[in-house]
Amino acid sequence: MNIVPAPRPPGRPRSAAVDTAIIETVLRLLEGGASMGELSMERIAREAGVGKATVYRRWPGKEALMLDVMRSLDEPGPAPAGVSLRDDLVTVVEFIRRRALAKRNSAILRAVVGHVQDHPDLWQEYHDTVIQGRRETLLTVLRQGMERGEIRADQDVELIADLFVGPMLARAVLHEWRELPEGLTERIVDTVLEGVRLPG
Amino acid sequence: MNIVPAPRPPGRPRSAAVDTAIIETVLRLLEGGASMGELSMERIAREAGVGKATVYRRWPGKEALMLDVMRSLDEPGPAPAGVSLRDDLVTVVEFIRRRALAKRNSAILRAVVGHVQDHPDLWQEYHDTVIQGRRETLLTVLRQGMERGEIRADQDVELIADLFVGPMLARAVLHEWRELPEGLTERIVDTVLEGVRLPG
DNA sequence: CCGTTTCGATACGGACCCGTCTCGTATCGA
DNA sequence: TCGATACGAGACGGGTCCGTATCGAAACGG
Repeated sequence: MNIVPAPRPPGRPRSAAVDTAIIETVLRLLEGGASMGELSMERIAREAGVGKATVYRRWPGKEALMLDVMRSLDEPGPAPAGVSLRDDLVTVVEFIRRRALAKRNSAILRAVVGHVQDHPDLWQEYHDTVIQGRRETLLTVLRQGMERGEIRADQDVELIADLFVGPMLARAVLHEWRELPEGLTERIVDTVLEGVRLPG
Repeated sequence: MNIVPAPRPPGRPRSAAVDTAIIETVLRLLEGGASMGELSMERIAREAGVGKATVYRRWPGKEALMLDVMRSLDEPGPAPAGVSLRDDLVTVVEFIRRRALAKRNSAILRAVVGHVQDHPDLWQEYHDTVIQGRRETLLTVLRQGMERGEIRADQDVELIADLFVGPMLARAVLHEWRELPEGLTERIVDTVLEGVRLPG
């Protein structure tokens, strides 16, 4: 099996604190309203109180650094209890609301969305790291509901998923100044479940 | 009343063709995947085949130029027939779908969304020019439906509006690679109207 | 024809950034 | 103690961009 015992290389080891300091600085700058294009490696190093070479020693360029910034956002998603469909949906959508409320996350979402075109793999990483897992959870919840006959199965599950997350995302991305008040999640979930039409 | 007969100023008049050529160039570049931060006045002038001074003679800076680019997108919104609530909703949402399909519009939406933080008035202009009118139309349709007792009035009309536009926007902005197929509008409208829950 | 302004082109100084490299110092294993 | 590497700081050449200024040519009114 050629097990390599991970021989510590000679010399002074790299400081893990520096890694996190750099990534944290990028997050702070994005949070403060900077767009990705405005972040220069030079400025990142300066604001992190770090030599430029120290940054380039770790990442070959801005794109690679940003990928690690994305990865640092990974966070365990919610685990729906699986008891009530309605409660599971609330759990998932409420998670989105809380994430969007964190300035950090929505700032980065906007930063990434604004650069989808130029850096496709950046979006891919964000998608895989931040979005995909949650969406899978939601799809699972919906499929369970379909199998139990609690929700209609005559529509694409992806479409139904968008019905639940779309409103919250639209508010977060498009009307970011608008509030995402407590209780919004429940209102969205219940209204989508019950429908808007009156049985008149 | 001191009516000034708009005396033509002396000298060579400005070419209107140059105005549109510059704005069109910006749109073309955005459409081609450039983000706002990557558009330099220098590059815009170069690609438009125009002297830099010619650009600065018209706009004091990039922000002002972008504002006029936004304004050039103004387009009469749909006029719902007012006969059927369902058809009116389809009209409004379908208009969003068609706009999002036009690469030009969604590229600019992303470009603007990505720079909300740094240029708030840019977003304001986009909001007023492109979004506001359509949303008013939608809110009017919904209020009509409420008065007629066709849809529930126990929820905020703004929330209900987001239920209809959110899914389409989420697809356009977040999953821009995903298709917005013909018929998607009707499926969204009908499903939101009827609800997702089965009357089991 | 003449004064005025716009046109494309381009030069200018100043600013920032890129990625590499070199300092002197610090921190590790041997 | 010694070799190796990382550290902050910053110099370096080469690039782009900013906003202004200056060309000669062109397009207008008088």
